[in-house]
Amino acid sequence: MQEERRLAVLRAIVEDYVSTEEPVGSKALVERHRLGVSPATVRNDMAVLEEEGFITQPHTSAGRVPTDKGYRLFVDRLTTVKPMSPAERRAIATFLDGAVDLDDVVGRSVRLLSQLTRQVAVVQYPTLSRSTVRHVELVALTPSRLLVVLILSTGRVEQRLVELETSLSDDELADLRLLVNRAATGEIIADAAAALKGSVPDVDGHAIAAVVDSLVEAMSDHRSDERIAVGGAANLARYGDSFDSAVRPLLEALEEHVILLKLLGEASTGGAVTVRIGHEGPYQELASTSVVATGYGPRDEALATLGIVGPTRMDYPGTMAAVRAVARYVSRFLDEG
Amino acid sequence: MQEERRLAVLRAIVEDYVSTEEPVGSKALVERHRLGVSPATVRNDMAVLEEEGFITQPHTSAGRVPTDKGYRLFVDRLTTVKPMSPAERRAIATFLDGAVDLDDVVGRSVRLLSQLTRQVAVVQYPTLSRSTVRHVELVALTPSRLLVVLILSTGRVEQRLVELETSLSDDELADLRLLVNRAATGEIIADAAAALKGSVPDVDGHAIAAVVDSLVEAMSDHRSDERIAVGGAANLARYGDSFDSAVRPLLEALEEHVILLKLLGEASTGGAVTVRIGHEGPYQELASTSVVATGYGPRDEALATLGIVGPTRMDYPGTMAAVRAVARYVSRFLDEG
DNA sequence: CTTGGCACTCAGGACTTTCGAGTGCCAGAG
DNA sequence: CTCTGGCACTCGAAAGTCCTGAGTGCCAAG
Repeated sequence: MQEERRLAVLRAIVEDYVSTEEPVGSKALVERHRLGVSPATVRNDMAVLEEEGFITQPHTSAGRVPTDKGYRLFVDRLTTVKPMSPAERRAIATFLDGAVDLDDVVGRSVRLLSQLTRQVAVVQYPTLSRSTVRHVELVALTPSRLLVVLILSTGRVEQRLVELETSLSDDELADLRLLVNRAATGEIIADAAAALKGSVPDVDGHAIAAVVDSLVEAMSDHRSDERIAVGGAANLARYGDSFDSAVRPLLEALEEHVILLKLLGEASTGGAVTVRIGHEGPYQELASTSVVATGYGPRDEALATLGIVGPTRMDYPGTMAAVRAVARYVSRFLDEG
Repeated sequence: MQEERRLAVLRAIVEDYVSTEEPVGSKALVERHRLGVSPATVRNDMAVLEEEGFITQPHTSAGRVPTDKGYRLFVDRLTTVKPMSPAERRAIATFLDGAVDLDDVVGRSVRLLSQLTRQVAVVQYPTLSRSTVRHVELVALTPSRLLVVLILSTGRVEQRLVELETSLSDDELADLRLLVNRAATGEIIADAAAALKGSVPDVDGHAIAAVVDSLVEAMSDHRSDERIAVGGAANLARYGDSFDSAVRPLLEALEEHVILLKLLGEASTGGAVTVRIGHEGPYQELASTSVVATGYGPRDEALATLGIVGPTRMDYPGTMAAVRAVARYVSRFLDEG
């Protein structure tokens, strides 16, 4: 039961520290949270919590600050997800409602998320790998130049230009178009790529091979998988202190989309919101930042990931709620499109 | 002739201030630049320069710092564009050589530019307005859903989804495809839009009107005009001092692409590199930042603009040279594509 | 287990002092 | 008229000093 109070103390410390941005002492704590005990008692609890590594003091004679481990406990056990207010729900809905295409959805999501959380928002474009082929179109720009257009179920359109060694007649082109569509349409792109490769031997001619190659390349091209939208970088300005140590590496990471993808990728399990805190994970430079992310996609398939990056000292319950809410709305939106 | 020396002094002040980041005094000046006169003389010159508003002292008993007006004079009259080193030229060429499509060119340019200048680079995607229509493709996804694909001379591909009230047969579709291509192909998009509208009355049917509308919309849609790539934001971390006053508004501006476009837009005249210094222009928030930009495009048509944004205290000759060089290489690259 | 009391610690703010780079001005030399 | 050396003066930045108060740990008593 003292155990229980100790956790209450930890929760209070996290909450106060997040809102005041200053180390919190025993006296201030009992004043702001009706804990029903005296400062001295709280001090004893604090000593234990410090012993166990959940909090620490910046220096003797200062208040306590949560450690990464403390935040972790807080997130795992002391957090009740606070529901979004009706106003916020409406804001999310109307914000996304006007979206006209996939790019627009992603763009709006990233802005929405950064405004709701006042953090840097990151939204991964829906991944190709799980999406299916809706249609393949071949357009002869000149007799020897072919534009290959790949239209996917997510609404994404990939195009490739193919230079042919031999030219194709309109009839041949129509045949080819029919062939590739028959092989690929409706398939998940991985399967479609395999099916296309399998159908090549049936027909001869370099032209066809070139077209198939470019299609397969477009399907497996990871560049499109890696597309990411970032927004709300201006929120970094609120960091104020600890500038070089925190903001610089973060700015660099934001441009290195590969790193961002890895950060988000850790989170893609299940429908739950994942939180990476501080030093957790391989990037020491980002030791003072946390990532809150979750997967999203139509029919709850996690096609992609979205989330935010911010200082370890952040409002986890609120942020997690916002991330989850946005992911749900975007998923629902993708369901309809 | 003293006039001449005074300008030499101004140049020396600018150069020293840019490299040392500290107010420069008379003594340090004569030591670092063989001016052939004594500190006292330089002091007299400085007094005059200050009188005329080219330099200022942060406080009594400190060295001098160039004003915006001083930088302006420096850029306009005291700068000899220093040519890029062969190594740099090679770096630019190889950096751009691997580009596979338009997006890639823009992405590489923005990275290249930010690395060369160590500033925040901004590259506008080639504008639609001057480009011509290469091909229009109509793809029937279902009998009543049509994908309209617009392929432009710049390599950009715009697509729109059109819901038809009535369904079209394959023959009708082929006719329509022929019709719109005949009207639009090869035209500048503004003309193409007009031509399309003109050809509508000839044919009846809501379907056709819908297709034409979506094409015209795609052509005149400014969203595509406004596309911009930003890179090198991590260089903002070098600002160090004057953080809230300078970096925050800049970060905000970087997300507000509209503002960026206006900033770049001022610069789009002719083939020369344009420089906007500090307070010049309407944005007071960006009073301590400068913009160095120039137009680029195939055959020296300025289809779009690229440049950098940085502190007023920057190496203007070097930056201008880099911007010009990148613009040239990108232009040449677009010529070939 | 909790609480009030108490001595102790120490970062941060306010204040003072010192130091030196840089200035303006003047009188004299070219 | 221009340049130069000399000189007194100014004032911000850095370093040193002092002081305050929030916060602590410990202890003895309830």
